[in-house]
Amino acid sequence: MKTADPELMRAINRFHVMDAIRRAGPIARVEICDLTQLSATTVSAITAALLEDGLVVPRALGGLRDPAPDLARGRPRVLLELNPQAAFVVGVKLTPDHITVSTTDFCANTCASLTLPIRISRQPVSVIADLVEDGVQRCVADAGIGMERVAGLCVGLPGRIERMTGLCQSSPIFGETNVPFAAAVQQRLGVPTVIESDVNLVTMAESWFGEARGIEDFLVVSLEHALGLGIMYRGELFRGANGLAPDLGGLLLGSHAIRLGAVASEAAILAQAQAVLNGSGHGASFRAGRGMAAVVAAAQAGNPRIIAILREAGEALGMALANLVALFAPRLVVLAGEAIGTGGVLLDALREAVTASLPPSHSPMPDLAVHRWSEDSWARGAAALTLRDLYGAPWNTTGPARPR
Amino acid sequence: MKTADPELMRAINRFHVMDAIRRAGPIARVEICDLTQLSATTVSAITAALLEDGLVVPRALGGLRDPAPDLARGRPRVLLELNPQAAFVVGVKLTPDHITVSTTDFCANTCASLTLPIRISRQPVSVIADLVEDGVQRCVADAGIGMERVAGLCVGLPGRIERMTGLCQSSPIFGETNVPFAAAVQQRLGVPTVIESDVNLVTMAESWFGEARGIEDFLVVSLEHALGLGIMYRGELFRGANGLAPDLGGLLLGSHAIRLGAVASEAAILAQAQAVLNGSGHGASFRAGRGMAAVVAAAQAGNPRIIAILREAGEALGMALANLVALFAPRLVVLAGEAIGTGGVLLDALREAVTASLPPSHSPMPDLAVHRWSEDSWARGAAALTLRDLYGAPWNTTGPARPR
DNA sequence: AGAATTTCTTCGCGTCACAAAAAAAGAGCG
DNA sequence: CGCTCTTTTTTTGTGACGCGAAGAAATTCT
Repeated sequence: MKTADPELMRAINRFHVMDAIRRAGPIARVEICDLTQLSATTVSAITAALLEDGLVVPRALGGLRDPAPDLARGRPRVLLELNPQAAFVVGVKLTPDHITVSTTDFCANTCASLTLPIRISRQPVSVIADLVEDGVQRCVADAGIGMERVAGLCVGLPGRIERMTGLCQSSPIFGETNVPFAAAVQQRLGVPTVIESDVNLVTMAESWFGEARGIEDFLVVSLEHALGLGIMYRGELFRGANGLAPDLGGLLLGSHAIRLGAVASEAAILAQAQAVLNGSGHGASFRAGRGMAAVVAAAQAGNPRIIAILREAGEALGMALANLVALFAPRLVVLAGEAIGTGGVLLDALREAVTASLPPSHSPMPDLAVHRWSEDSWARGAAALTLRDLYGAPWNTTGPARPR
Repeated sequence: MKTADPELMRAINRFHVMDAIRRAGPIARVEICDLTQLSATTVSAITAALLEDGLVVPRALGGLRDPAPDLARGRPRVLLELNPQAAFVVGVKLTPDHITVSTTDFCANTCASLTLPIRISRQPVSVIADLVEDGVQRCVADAGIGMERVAGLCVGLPGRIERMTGLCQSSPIFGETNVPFAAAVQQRLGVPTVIESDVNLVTMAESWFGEARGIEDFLVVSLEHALGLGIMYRGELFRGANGLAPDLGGLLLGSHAIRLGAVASEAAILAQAQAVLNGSGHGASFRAGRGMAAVVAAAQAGNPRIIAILREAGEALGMALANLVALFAPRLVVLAGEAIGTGGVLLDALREAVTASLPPSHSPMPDLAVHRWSEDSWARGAAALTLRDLYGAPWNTTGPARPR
């Protein structure tokens, strides 16, 4: 915690006002007072400043006059909302086989988005950075704005990402380690760039737009190519003391020194399933990157060995999740991934394992929500993260390890 | 985060000043400026208020004049320190077979302390509360003060403790569940009372006085009667969203649905060891509660089955710890407990397991410190927790689940 | 004794939040 | 159409705070 001065005071309160406006859509000053517990005077002053800066606009008063019985009298409220044009941010998501880019406005509405289905893994870093540069240039142009209006850029990718330094310690995307990817992109595009663990992006997206809206503590588990875990703890993204996002795949399962990623990641499931399905005509699917669909289909068809594989993965995942739930006591766990999204064996096994594995005293059991994310929900998460910094949350700037 | 007003501003800065004085012992105002980055004016004003309230006293200037070459000139510094007499707090620790009570002054120095070797487990709650009342009365009298000078009381006990509500959801100490123990004690003694998980007490003690002084992120593992885990995360005690301290014993080990507490707690070790050592003349030790000493002795004597038991416990603990280290990335792990404190097999196995189980990319490996706690370090932790609230850390009052 | 030096306090200013009062912008009604 | 009534928003005045600059205090050095 920093020392306090009037400036910090104002920053805190301005953030609260911004946050209230963002969350409560078009909103009158009076309601902001209610929401933030600030006095009318203060709200008036802060909103005046925000209006002046163009971050907020009064909603066109056309045809409101909400005839709620006792609200129709008196001076009409002026509804305020974020000015979508105030700034634009770009979110980029890298996976081993494609790049998704999305440009959003200040309200985190998608203006333009594109996907490049390019197998980038193990390409040289400079090539990947070039591809990102091109994608962003194009996507920004598609959005009909110029690069100079882009206030920030956030790249999400799997692996160990040091947000603070912009270093990618390791990632399935890069052959090398300790890649200063944020710097590489920033240099190319001249836009403030941040890199972030991909799951944190979607965690933020869930928090702002998804199932977890308004929930302060929840977990997100993604069973994508790799296993991902995002933790929202007291309204903040949880990072270890080193500023790194948690790594679900690296967790140990038992006394056998097996890591969860070796059992329950999509890669692990596919590897096992491939052995089973070999020669049964699914080879093409696997090669085309649709292996998971084939696996799910085989399970639905009743293939017992595939079912066993999925069940084992679900159990392992459920067990690990139970430990995390016991630690963090989230109100909600959001799950996604092809093998989960379609329901079925894996999800059932997971549910059972979590239920059975939670310490009996643990209550209440968190909700388990399955949420299929569209490609651009990642990008919206990136937007959210960037916007959050633009608003300037004064205490922890989504913060990693604090300096001092 | 609350909304900010001048009052909060002052509270924050006053806390910083108090904290600086506490940490840096007798300290001059100028140094407080350096430490807190506050202006001389502000420090002067705040310290003046603290002096007026009697929370801080100027150190008797007798015989200082630290002749550091360039410090000997000019107006001499007035060193300030916490006024030990400003308040007193009482810490109580309950274990299944004894009660420890300790009275400390405002500097967290122990004034008096006593231990009642009474087997209290499964006694009715009212009896235990009575015993605590008597112990506190006596201990406060021993300290030479009156009850009215006691500003707070903190009871530490194992189990699931809801600090916020003062409810003890479950504990090996009580037969019942959901015991409103804080209220019971407070009613008897008329002193603001808080209950807390015992490990959190010692975690706080480590943070203020022990190995972990000045470290913002560390873990504490206690292998006492039960397994305990305390987590300091970014300078705050980590609690799940429900406000409960983490529970190491409840963590699952592997796909076998075995909980760590069933393998690596002192109770589990003793149970297994008893079967091995049965009839070898250790019966008396076990009955006298010195079982662990006997086990350690047997291991040192080379008993292979005992060694195997300890090794297994150490490995299991190490594995679980590795997961926690991967999550929280602490700089330090403090271990204690009879079986650990004496070094030997268990500790070796634990060390190896942690080292081997950490994801290879995890760096740096945290220090593993073994720290044998005296009985009253628990009580000092209780004092620290209470004092922290007295100082009034304004943002998170050691805080559990936030209202809203 | 006076100069130099370092520490601490006082003074004046700008910023902030806030309560009270005033102004604004309609709706209802005769 | 003018008047009152109601609710929202802005303006005004007050008190608290932190801060830089200047001043007062308490020493040592010369």
